[in-house]
Amino acid sequence: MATDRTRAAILNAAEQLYAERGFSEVTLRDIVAAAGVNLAAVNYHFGSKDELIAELFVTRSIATNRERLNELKAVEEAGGGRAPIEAVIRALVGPTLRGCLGPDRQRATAARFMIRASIEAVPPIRKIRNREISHLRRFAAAMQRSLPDVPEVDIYWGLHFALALAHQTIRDSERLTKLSNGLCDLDDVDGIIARVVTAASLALTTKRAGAAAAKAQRA
Amino acid sequence: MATDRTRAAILNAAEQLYAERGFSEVTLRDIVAAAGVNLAAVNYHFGSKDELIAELFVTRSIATNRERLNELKAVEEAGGGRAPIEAVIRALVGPTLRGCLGPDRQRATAARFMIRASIEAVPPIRKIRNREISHLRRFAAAMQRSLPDVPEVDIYWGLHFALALAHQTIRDSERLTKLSNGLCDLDDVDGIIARVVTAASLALTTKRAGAAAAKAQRA
DNA sequence: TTGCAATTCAAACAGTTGTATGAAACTATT
DNA sequence: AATAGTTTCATACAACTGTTTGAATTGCAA
Repeated sequence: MATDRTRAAILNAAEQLYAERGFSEVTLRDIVAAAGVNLAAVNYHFGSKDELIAELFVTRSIATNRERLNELKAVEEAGGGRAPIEAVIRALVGPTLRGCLGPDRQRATAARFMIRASIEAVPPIRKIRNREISHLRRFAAAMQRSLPDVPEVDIYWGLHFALALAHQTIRDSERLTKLSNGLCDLDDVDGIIARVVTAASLALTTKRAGAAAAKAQRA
Repeated sequence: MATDRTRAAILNAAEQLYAERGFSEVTLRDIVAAAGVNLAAVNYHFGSKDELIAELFVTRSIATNRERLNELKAVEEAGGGRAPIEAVIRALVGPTLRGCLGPDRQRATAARFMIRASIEAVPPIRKIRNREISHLRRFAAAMQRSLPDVPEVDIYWGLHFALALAHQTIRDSERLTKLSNGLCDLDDVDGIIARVVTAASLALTTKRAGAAAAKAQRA
């Protein structure tokens, strides 16, 4: 059907443009020009610009979450219901990092679109994003299973830190390259994932010493 | 002079609105309404909307950098030219974290404006932001002095991670609160700084073990 | 007070945005 | 081949954007 071709062309063009420039910098006319369709097509097929963004976000959100949960399930089953904390964190940050920094262009567009969505918080997305909380809770639970002795509050901080490292690395990769004069290799995806996972795990497992140091610092 | 009062009112209103809603969501009419001045005042006093943003950014950028460097200088002098890595990192992330999460409302506005600026990368700011690279290099150098045995590339990653943790904690504080059901106390600024500093320092000082683990993970 | 510059103001400008319309083109069933 | 339903298209629309204009007002020096 010609209908689906137009829809798909719009979705592709919109996702790519949004991923590249951000939501506020892309107009409907940019999208339809890139997609090679008529201006009215967006409203005809999606109702409005916001609904287009929402559909894009929901689709990608589901895909990312499934990818993460599959990886989590795999490592937990391999460990008899309890995976090493490094594996849990890798399941959390791996898909996004691989997506954004890896060689697969289509995957990169999708992943970068999600990064934009988490940054710009445009109205149509803000309403839906609460769903992600419950998704993250499943990872918090898995992390707690990995580290039964770590207090719950530290689990949340660890989860937050892991996402922070992954996220910001994608967003600021350009600055890191400049700052380090190219010393930090942003193409070594596995190396980056390893760095993020290690740093986040360390913050969690060295927590007792860390908490003590924290108290000392406060004094 | 009445002139300066109008200028100041515009700057205040603009900074606050930008900090709250982001650049793309605030119009000149919003700003002049909040400032209680005429629409044409912005163009009269600043030339254009972009120049207003640029002036705001430059002013705040200078203030933040000075605050950081003062703290760095203090701890390095106290240690005879070489400060503990925790102190260096605290000088880097402390001012912004204290500014954004602390009780001082005016400071919070300023700090949050800078966060927005680092996120949205609107054209007038993008041109100026390169200056920050050289500022960060001074911290990289200080960190290298603190940890002479750590390879340069790891220093950059550590610096990047420290900023990532601080930054994202400010940006995503709402989600962290929701996710943890309020367990993570975002009002405990010193505690948060301690967590960020500890996590970033750990990633740097445990690097040799970390690098080994990273290689193992890749296999 | 008078005169001049600086500042404020209401109004309008040109450009862009998302959306709506109605005619045209197409598709598929009869 | 004729018709009904779907999809495309050029075009127009109203709302909003940053900016400009020229007259009114203000503040201050002579």
